[in-house]
Amino acid sequence: MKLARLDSEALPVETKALAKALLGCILVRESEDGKAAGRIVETEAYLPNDPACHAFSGKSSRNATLFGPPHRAYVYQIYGTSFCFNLSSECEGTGAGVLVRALAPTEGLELMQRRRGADRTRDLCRGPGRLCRALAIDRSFDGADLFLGPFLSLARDEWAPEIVRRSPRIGVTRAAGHRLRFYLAGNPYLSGPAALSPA
DNA sequence: AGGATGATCGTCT
DNA sequence: GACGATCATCCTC
Repeated sequence: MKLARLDSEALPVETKALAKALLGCILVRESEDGKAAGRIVETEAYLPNDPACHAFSGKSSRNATLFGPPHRAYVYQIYGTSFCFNLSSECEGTGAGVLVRALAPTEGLELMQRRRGADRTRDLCRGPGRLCRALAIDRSFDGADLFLGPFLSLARDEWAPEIVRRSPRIGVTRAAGHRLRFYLAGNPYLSGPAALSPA
C-alpha cells in the first residue's frame, strides 16, 4: 500500500482529538538495522490538569517535552525496564500528551522479532513497552520532531477507518474511570480488554 | 543520601 | 490472575 508521510498540520492539537486521529496512522522507524513499522491501534489521552498525566505536578527534566510544541515525541522509562512512546499535545506551555499503547505490525517483522526475542506477530507491539522495544525507541528520541528526521516518522496509507471504541485507561491509579483509552474495534493487537462502549 | 513510586513485562501457577 | 524484576525520577530529610 502507498505510504504518505504526515505533517503536523494534518493532526489535531487537542489531546482527545489527537488520540483518536492517531488511530490507523503508521509509525515508521528507520535505522541502520532496517525499517520497521506498524499501524497504531490503541492510544490513551493524558489531558491538561489530569492527575494521571506526568505533567500534572509541574515541569521537570523528565516531562519537559509535554510542555513544548505539539506532536513531539515524549519518551520516558518506566519500571526501569520499559520505554513508553507518546506525542505531546496542546499548545506550547500546556502539559499534555497521547500514549501509543499498541501497533499492528506492518513492516520489518523479522527485525522486530530479533529486537524483542519473540516470534508471535501478535505480541510484537502489543503494549507500550513492547512496541518501543520492537522499534528500538528509547529516551534519546525524547523531544524529537517526527516530521523532520528520517529515523522516526508518522505516515498514512489508503486504509479506511474502522470503528473507534473507548474504555478506562490501563494501569493508572489516579483519575481512574475516565474513558480516555481509544482503540480500533475488532483487531487482535490490543494491549488490554476490549470493552463494548462506542466512542 | 535515602525512600517511595510507577501510563510494564515476562514468568509462573 | 498473581508476583517480582529493576531503575529513572521525584520528594523528603
